[in-house]
Amino acid sequence: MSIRDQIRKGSTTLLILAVLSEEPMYGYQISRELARRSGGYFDMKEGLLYPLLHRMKREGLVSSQWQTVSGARRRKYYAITKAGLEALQEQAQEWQMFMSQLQGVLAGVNLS
Amino acid sequence: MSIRDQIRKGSTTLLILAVLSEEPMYGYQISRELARRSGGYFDMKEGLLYPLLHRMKREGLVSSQWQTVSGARRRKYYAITKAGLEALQEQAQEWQMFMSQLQGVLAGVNLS
DNA sequence: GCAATTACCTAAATTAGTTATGCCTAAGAT
DNA sequence: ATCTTAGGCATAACTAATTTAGGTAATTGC
Repeated sequence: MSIRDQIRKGSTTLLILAVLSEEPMYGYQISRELARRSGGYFDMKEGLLYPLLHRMKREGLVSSQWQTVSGARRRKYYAITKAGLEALQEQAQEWQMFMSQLQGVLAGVNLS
Repeated sequence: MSIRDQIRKGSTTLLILAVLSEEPMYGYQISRELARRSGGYFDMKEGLLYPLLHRMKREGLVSSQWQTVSGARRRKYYAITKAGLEALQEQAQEWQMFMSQLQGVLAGVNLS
């Protein structure tokens, strides 16, 4: 696994909650939106995205609702819940804390 | 696993390289130093630290050397190598990139 | 019609990290 | 003297996130 992949670990729930906090989206849309906003940096694999959305629903962070578009095609829209918004705030804060601690340790390093 | 633990994943190699870039240290010292610098935020478990140091040595990022102190007591000192310094720079840059992308996605979020 | 894209899903393998344990030495307290 | 605490290294077993690699099916554009 690349360093890049390794670093991204643990940020997935936060990222999903972040985009859903603006508007409900379906799975495929979420992955596209994250890629778009990060210039392709975040490309969440489906094998991670869908199971995670299911878990988040079980945990009450999101709700879901099937919607039919153009004929027989279906999309499952996910919306953030109140608990999800709280989790978003909590996780965003945790990330801020982590990043500041990391900067602290790196501060002494000479990156010439 | 807590969110906090989850977030820290992937930062371990960078943290070790960071402290070793200043001076050679032995395992126990590394974990203490990281905890000290982060006010206890980073507490690297031995079950992670030692195997990781071994792997980093295999990969040529660090070198090691036994040293005897006061009688029969031994410490294994690790020193960063040239390749380790390069990896440190690369990983630090990756982290900067990641953090800026994350901030980018979070930027639109209303964290009231 | 057919290829590319959209859209959902899951099982198996990989890998980082935790937990638990073991072995040994040094120093200080009872 | 012996007990405890801290220092110091190490590994085995487990947990959980993520990737890899598949599968199904509908829509759009050529």
